[in-house]
Amino acid sequence: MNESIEEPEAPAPGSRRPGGRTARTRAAVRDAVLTGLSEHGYPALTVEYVAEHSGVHKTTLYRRWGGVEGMVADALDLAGEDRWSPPDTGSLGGDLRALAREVVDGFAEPADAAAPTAFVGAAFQSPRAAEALRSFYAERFRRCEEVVKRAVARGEAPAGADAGAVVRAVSAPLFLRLFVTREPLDHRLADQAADAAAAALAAGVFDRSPADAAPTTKDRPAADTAGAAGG
Amino acid sequence: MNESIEEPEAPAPGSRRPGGRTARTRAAVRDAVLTGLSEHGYPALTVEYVAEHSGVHKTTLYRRWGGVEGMVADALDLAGEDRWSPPDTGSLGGDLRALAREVVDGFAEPADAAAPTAFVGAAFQSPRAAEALRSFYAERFRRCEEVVKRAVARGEAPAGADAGAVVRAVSAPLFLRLFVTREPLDHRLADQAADAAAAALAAGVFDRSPADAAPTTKDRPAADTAGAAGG
DNA sequence: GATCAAACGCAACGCTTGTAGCGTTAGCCG
DNA sequence: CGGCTAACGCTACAAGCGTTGCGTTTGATC
Repeated sequence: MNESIEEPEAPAPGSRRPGGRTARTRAAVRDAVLTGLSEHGYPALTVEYVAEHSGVHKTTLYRRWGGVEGMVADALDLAGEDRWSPPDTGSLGGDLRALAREVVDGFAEPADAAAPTAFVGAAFQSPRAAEALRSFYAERFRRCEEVVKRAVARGEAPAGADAGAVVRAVSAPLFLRLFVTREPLDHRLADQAADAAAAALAAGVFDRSPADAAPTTKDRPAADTAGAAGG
Repeated sequence: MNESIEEPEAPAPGSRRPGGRTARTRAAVRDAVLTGLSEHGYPALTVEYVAEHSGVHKTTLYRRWGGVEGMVADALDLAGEDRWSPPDTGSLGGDLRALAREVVDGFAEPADAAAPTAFVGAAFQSPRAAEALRSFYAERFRRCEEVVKRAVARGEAPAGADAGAVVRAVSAPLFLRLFVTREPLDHRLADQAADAAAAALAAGVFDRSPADAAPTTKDRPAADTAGAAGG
């Protein structure tokens, strides 16, 4: 029947018709998805809702995106193509705190939190959305590593520090409360998360010096000699 | 036939008939839900699947649980009624590491990870499941605080430490990778998370001394004097 | 600007999901 | 042991979801 072998489902930016109606359709769908998520939440985001609010026919939505999860994943791909860059306050502590507060502020208003929350939730239902989310955060954390690299250049952090582990440590307690334990957030928790990561970094917990490939996962010489017993 | 009553269990919420068929029905549904989650995953867990595999009629499932999310939430409630208690290795560092490794091991096999992952995912779709998840982790972390309290009693940790923040800091990076960034886990990351929390605790980041109610969320005297600049 | 193929719109259909009415079963109690 | 009623099973149905076939529009190419 259809010999469209090249791409399984998602024409996306590599389509044979880069400009014109196809691009307009994609943008209209993306806007409708984000609007729907913000106003009604993910469970209420149905294909027919997007069809009605985007002016794109239901059939087209199923053909190009396969369903709601695909449209959410596509919107997530577009969201990752922004020009965001981490803050630069001049000090590691300030940068990490600003980073953490940016997360908290981004989820403060329910309307703002709906779309990002939906992205995370969609990943539980669709492998396509899961892959988009993984890719999004990999890029996002990669940009954040700049903060740690600057600190290393200033001598604020040890040279062998795992920058990715540091920035993940900062946001992890916030995401835990947002998506798992569902506890409220505030700036105090943001600062606490940033300070905790900074303290662990200073204590050498994030050093990947002895064995980068981590051959012995069972027991390390324990970096907590500088941590637990330090106080 | 099968009156394998393992334990009296809790009566169905709001039920006026604590024992008998109602309890059996609930147990059968719970088993079918867990089996379905482990074998086919959450997206494939439909009401009719549970009806077929539990022997309970579809109408009853909708009446008592309202849908899939309700059944998952109910299974989560039952899962929280176990007798789990945190490990006791004799030292704070050992306890936190054991705690972290327990999380990693619990999600190592896909079949074991399916149900807990589904619990988290269901919370994105149903307020009922979200509340059940919140309650589950509140109780779980409450038990974990014992680890920190023992450490305080031994003099390993400052007396004013926020035990809840510590145990959340331990598991947060692991849950981040499991549910958000979807990166692989290993024991090295578990130890790293435990050591980071221990280091931050030793540095005084988790002290809730000056103002417990956190009146000034904008700027604190900064506990990072011992953290970021401490090295 | 004529041609061709990709992408889209349209209407209709089958399937699954969720609900309602009603009869039946089973736990509880006198 | 016999009545009472909550809880469950059954059938049927309405609504929404996802798919299909075909005609139309649009953008690229010569």
